[in-house]
Amino acid sequence: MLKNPVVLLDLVDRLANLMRSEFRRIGSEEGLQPVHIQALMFLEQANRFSNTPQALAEYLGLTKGTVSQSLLLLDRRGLIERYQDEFDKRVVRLRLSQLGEAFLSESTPAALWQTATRDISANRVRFSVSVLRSIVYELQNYNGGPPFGVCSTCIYCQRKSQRIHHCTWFGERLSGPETRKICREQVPKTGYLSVAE
Amino acid sequence: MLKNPVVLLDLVDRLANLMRSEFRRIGSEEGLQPVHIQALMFLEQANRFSNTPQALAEYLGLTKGTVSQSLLLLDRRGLIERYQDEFDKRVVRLRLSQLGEAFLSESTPAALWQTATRDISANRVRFSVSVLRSIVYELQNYNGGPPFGVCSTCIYCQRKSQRIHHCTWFGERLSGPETRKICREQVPKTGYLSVAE
DNA sequence: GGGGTATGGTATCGGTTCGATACTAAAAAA
DNA sequence: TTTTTTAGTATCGAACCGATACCATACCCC
Repeated sequence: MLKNPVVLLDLVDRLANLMRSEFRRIGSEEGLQPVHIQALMFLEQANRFSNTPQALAEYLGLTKGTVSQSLLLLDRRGLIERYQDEFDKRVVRLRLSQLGEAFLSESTPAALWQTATRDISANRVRFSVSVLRSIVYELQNYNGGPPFGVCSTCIYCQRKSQRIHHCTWFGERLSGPETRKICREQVPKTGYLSVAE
Repeated sequence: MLKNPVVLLDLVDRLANLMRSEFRRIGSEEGLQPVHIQALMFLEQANRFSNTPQALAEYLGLTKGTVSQSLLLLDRRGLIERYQDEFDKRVVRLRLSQLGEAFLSESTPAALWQTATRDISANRVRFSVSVLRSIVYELQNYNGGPPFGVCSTCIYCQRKSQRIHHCTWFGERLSGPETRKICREQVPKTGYLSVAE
């Protein structure tokens, strides 16, 4: 038997290449590159602690200088908005503009992926997610970068009541929808790293 | 619950980005780009029906012109060898040179991945492989490109005896090791697309 | 056969990405 | 206050990458 972990790496690479082609196809209509699509998708999902150029750079595995250029382009096209952080004036906050949101909802970069996965049971998807998530966690352990996981599966995320959550890392209240976004400081609960087989 | 297929896409993208950074790190010592590492890894695994520039282009999701340039560079560096096909003189065959093999075995681009996955059980890896494989298969169905799977899991691969296999697509004999390589014409057996849960 | 078409590969061009470096401004530390 | 660290930007050059054009070989059809 071929060493399975390498096969898995191969599949991940290939899936990424296929989606990269898809993103290129989608972006070409607007003159956007695959990396721009990825950036927009990240901003769609990043929570309010993670919507900065630095976080995006770490997420994409690129240097901040490189990402800065891409953001400049997205800003010129009116797809994102940049504004200064309220407390730390060095920090730039990013969000999708109306145009950016409209672009994403019209071009739906994940549509092909949705189609390709529609016949896979929720259980199988969930299982694979847990496996890949643990690999991401390990990889970034050796890499030094932040893990970027969903807020609600984080050890710092505590449920206070039906609708109120609390992040003990940032010490701030979170709404329900917020806990479903991606956070750069996320540390996954062990239950989400090793799901029973 | 956040829509899980999209989470899966996110993880795949992120894993690919992490490995891309790793490939960049590894390649920088030799002045190679991530795409060159990917090409070398592909050539290490491609079987004798799939070791052409065209196949590599489809595998990477790039145009043949683009890939031709990368191959030129790898050839100049002495990492690969190019030779004419015996029967179809338009076709160029590719293989790793001794130097190329040495480079891969020394730099071991997959080492980090191996480390990150060492604590994941073979069963969980196998399960995830089957899920991702079916997504690749679906994606390329809509994309038109070849699927690129492992020969031994192909409907055209028939076992004749202990050591002899036969490909009913190309109509040629295959050795045991050959059936563990990657083929562009692979059509997965259904058993490898939907594994029981 | 022979002419048209399809296919695999290369060459060249220009636009874009990307890392490296240097720089500014703000925050944190000493 | 001075020094150091951190977030972000600007600039430059190398490389990727797609588009187009082109060549050689193979295939098809009359």
